Amino acid sequence: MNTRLLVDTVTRHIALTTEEEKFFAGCFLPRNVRPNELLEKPGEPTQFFMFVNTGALMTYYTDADGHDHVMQFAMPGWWTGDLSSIMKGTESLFSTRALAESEVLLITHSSLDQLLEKYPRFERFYRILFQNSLITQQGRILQNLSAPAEERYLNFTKKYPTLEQFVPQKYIASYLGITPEFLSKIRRKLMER
Amino acid sequence: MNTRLLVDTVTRHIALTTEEEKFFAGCFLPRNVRPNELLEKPGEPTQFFMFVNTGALMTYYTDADGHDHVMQFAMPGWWTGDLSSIMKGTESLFSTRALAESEVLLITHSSLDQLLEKYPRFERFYRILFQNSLITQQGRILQNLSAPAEERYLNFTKKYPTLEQFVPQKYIASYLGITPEFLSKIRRKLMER
DNA sequence: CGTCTATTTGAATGTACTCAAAAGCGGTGG
DNA sequence: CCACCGCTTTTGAGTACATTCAAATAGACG
Repeated sequence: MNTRLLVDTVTRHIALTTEEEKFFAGCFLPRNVRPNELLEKPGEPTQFFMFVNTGALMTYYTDADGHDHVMQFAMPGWWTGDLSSIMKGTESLFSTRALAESEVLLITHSSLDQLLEKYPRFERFYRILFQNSLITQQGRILQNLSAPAEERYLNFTKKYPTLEQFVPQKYIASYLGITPEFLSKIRRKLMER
Repeated sequence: MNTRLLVDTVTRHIALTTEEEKFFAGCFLPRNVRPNELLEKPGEPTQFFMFVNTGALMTYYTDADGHDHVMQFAMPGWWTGDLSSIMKGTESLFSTRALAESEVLLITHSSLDQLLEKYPRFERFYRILFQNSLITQQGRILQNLSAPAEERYLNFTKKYPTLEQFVPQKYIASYLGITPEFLSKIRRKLMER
């Protein structure tokens, strides 16, 4: 599988020697998945940190009542996975599902450890990656606290215009923290204007 | 000001030489604040990443209607600040306020840059710090999506038992995404059992 | 074309909010 | 030391935003 996008997202932040680049790319397992296929299930032992090369994924939590709650979507160039279980080796809380035919690159906890051990320069890359995710998530928390559903939906479509093509409405509703029925009503109201 | 706690939180994750330790501690500006004093205001140019040595802080967003929304509390050993504005040099969106008499250690964006430049080993520390924050925030988002207010409140008191002593209820309500009136009603209902 | 799932629609319900007023609490000054 | 002031918390009534449930419609896929 092509690792160009992967390497590019890294070299946007840190310079790499050919050797580092090779070793890095070698840490990943390529995997192709079909729409709806699961890359990760709750309770499974083997966890990966996942990089999307093509396609689209979503990572979600299934609660005691069987309702899904979308934590994250992932488009090409984005990372996803249950960070907590990857890093602590605990069982995954989340599922990760392909929303479309996708090419994904997987790295295990131990591969990541070895990479950071051998080439500590990657610490910087992951520091920046996590830092940016943190900023994004802060924005999401802020919206959940301060904005009503309609406004959250409008911001979502503005921030991620490409996602609506891949993602069924019910998952967008879930990401926004509302029911699919209510999202449908919000959309109708917006259309009528 | 004593930098023992600061250095300890770092050496829990990475080993430091005496020289690194000294340089690191030297990057920080000590500051004492009284209850209610603001360490950071929205729109201000100079941004710090803040480490709490003693006392307690909170970082919050004030929306267009003048309502505050608490992003984060910070107890001794914790970090806070508007990461986005610190790292990108943009104006702060948040305010940070002392909840009690506090000793705080401040590092500017440029100091942090210099530190990471000179001793890249600190990249690892901040990678782990941000990684853990990310995990914590994922948990918070999950709760906002899946749990009703009463459950969120119970989880909050279980997770941060010490915070209730420092933090007025209205700020806990704000952190949970509900009004102070409604939190009061939840508490009464819980007492009656 | 038929089946399965997603979306829409409407009615009834519930969770949480707004507004207003009373009660509690803490600090400060006389 | 107590009285007063300001702010937080409580309480209640009315309201709004969002949910649940059920049924109809629309879309996607084999």
